[in-house]
Order: sequence, then C-alpha cells, then structure tokens
Amino acid sequence: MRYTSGSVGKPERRQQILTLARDVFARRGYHATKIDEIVAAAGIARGTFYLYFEDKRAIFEEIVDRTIARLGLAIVRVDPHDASRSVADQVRDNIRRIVRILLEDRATTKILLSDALGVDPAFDRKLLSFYDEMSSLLETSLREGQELQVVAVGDVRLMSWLLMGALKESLFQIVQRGAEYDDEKLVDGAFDFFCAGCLRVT
Amino acid sequence: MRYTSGSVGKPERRQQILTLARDVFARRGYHATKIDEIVAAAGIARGTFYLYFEDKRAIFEEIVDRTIARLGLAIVRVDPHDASRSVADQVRDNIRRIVRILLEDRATTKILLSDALGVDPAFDRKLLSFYDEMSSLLETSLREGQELQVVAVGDVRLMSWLLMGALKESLFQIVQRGAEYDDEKLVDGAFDFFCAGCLRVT
DNA sequence: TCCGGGACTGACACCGACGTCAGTACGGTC
DNA sequence: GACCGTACTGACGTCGGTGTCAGTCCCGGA
Repeated sequence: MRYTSGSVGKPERRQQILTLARDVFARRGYHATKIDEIVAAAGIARGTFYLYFEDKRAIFEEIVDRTIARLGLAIVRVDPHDASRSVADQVRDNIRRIVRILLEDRATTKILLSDALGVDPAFDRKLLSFYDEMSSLLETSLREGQELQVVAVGDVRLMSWLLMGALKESLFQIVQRGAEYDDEKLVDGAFDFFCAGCLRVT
Repeated sequence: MRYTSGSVGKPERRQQILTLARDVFARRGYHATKIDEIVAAAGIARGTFYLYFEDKRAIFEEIVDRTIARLGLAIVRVDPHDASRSVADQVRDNIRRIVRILLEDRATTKILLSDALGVDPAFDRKLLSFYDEMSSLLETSLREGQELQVVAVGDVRLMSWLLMGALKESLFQIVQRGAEYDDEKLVDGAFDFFCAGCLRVT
C-alpha cells in the first residue's frame, strides 16, 4: 500500500500539516475543527499528526504565534524627533506594515481575529496581553504626541481602543468576506480617518 | 431532602437559570462552560436544566438574541431634514443608545463581543448578518451624508467598518477589564473621534 | 388519609473525539 | 537477501460531557 504521493522530509511534512491545518481552522473555526479533519486535509493518518504536534491547541498556537510575533516586530515606535521621517509618514508606515502582514496571509488573519479568543483561558490571556502591549505602546505614543500637539487632547486610552478597533474591524471584514481590497487604499482610508474622522457636522 | 431554598414559579426559575448562566458564560466563555457549571451556579439538578432549555446552544442564543434585538431597535436612521434635531445630535444619540444598552448589562456584552463568534456555523451566520445589516444601514446614511456634505468623501463601506470597529473595541475593552468608564465620556470621546480623528499631523 | 400530577433529581447509558501503540512499508547498509 | 531504522498507519481503548428517564418529593383536592 502506498502512503503519500511524494516522499517528503520531516520539516516539509511539518510545514505541510501546518499550512493545511491553517486552512481548515480558517474555514471551520477552532472549535468546530476536529483532528480528523486536519488529518484528512493533509492526507495523512491520525497517528502521523501526533508525531509532529502535541495536540490541536499546540498547532493552533503555532499558527497564531507566528503572525503575532511578526506583528510585534512590525509596529515600531514613532520618533517625533526623527528629521528624516515625518510623524505622519511614520504612522502611515506602521499602518502599512500591519495591513501588509495581515492581508498577506488572510487565512491566519481570519483565525487571529475571530477564533483566537475563546480557545483556552491561558491562550486568551496571552492574546489579550499582546493587545495590551500594543495598546500601551499606542497610549505612550499618543501621550507624547499630545505634548507635541500632534495628537488631539483627550483620553489616550480611549483613543488607542478606537484606533485599534477601527483597524481590526476593517481587516476582519475584508478577510471574513474574502473581499479583495487594495492594501494601499485601506492604509490611506484608515490614516485619513485617524487624522480627521469622517463626520463633518459643523 | 430539600430541593430549592425558595419555591419558585416556572417563569421565575427560567429567568433565574438564564441570569446565572449568563454570568457563567461571561466568566468562562461559551466553549469552556459545561452544563454542569450552569447547573451548579443555578443550584439546580442537571435534569431541571433540560426542562427549561433545549441545550447549551439554546440558552446561549436566548441570552444573546435579547441584546441583539434591543440594539437593532436602538439604532435609528439619521434624518438630515429633521428641523428639530441636528444631524450631530442624532448621531450622538445613536451612539449613546448603543453605549447605554451595552454597558448596562456588561456580562452579556462581554459574551456578545468575544464569545458569540465561533459558537456554531448557523449562529455565526446570524450574528454576521446582524452586523451586516447595521453596516449597510450605516453605509446608506454615510452616502446620504456625503451628498449633504456632512460626511467626508471616501469609501463609505470602509468608513462603516472603521466606525463600528472603533466603538466595538472600546466597549469590549471596557467590559473585558471590568473597568468603570463613564457612559457619557465614552459617547463624547467616540463622537469627537468620529468627527475629527485624533491625529493632528499637519 | 389517600391519590394525582407537577417540579425536580441524579445515576446512567451513550457518544464522539482523543491519543496511543502494535504493526506495516520502504529505503539504505552490509 | 537479511537486517535495521525511520516514517507512517489506523483500529482501539478511554474519557469527559451530554441528555434521559425512572424515581422522589410535595402540595392540593377529594
């Protein structure tokens, strides 16, 4: 009896399972995904899965962690004293990097923005603390910006929530509906919104 | 053997289970909540639960549906030709009604904003179509606003996502952390943000 | 006092998903 | 051709959680 179409090395097999599992998670959601489905999608036997991953939670965590790590690196502190790059450009670049990462691998983004909460108390904590970190970073930057008068007066904590939420929801909607949406158009739209809102009610 | 401390009528018992279950869901999340936990929290036996509710999904749906229905009613179309109420006031009132409903019952809000997605494919669809409805309503209003020059030019669909996301995330953060946050401060903060963003980068 | 029915109970049978492990296939080495 | 070692297989035992239902309790009417 033949096992797999092509004989593959261990790291390749691992990556293969990871990628296929990601697609299943994106399609079915974390809780609805059974090991059997991952295994079927990857064209391997049940036992093989456990040779490469501890359990469902472990493979899920690995998928999400990669993107979280990339995001963490992509967001860099705005330096208002950098002569070579305006604050506006730096902000825009941050938005662009986030958007690029998240629209590049839509399956993972969908997972991250809709299934990652509610997996497990420990995992929830990790995810929330990531958001906390991002939010704190934002708050600090906003406060600094207020002193330099490049950020409106007001509660910076609330602002950070509003900003994060606006971007998160847009990205979620785009990947959720599988809509094509031009990266740059989103970056510009979000940036403009952050600068001036959208209501002009005198 | 005594059964329950106080003898209660059927509708009261039902409501009691509903309320206690809501708290358990809020604390533990949908998937982590077992019928046994609801039953323990309500101080009733396993069998009793099934006298009142089909299953876990049914009681969860009932909890969430109530709030969704209230939200649906709370959001009213902005009428730019209403002489008695300015557009700004009407918008602000919509925000206020949403905020009031969601901060009034924080447990349910937490459930709605963090657990409700990923329960079940059918339930997901229902929830997403609710958001779709809200989003469409918003888009229409925004488009109308653009004609009247009270809304910035740009993609109204993106704007609706940005607006919804900003508000959702703020509310989520508030209930998630159990932070006290003044209703009116949030309404004002969100409204100001919608009108003018928060960046002032020339 | 006995009976009937409604509210409630909780032990139990069932089930679906999990993780394991004895076994199979196959490529290399002597 | 015999013998490993490695990658893989899938049937099977296990288990946590579910929903059920025969039985208990209690009250109100005859």
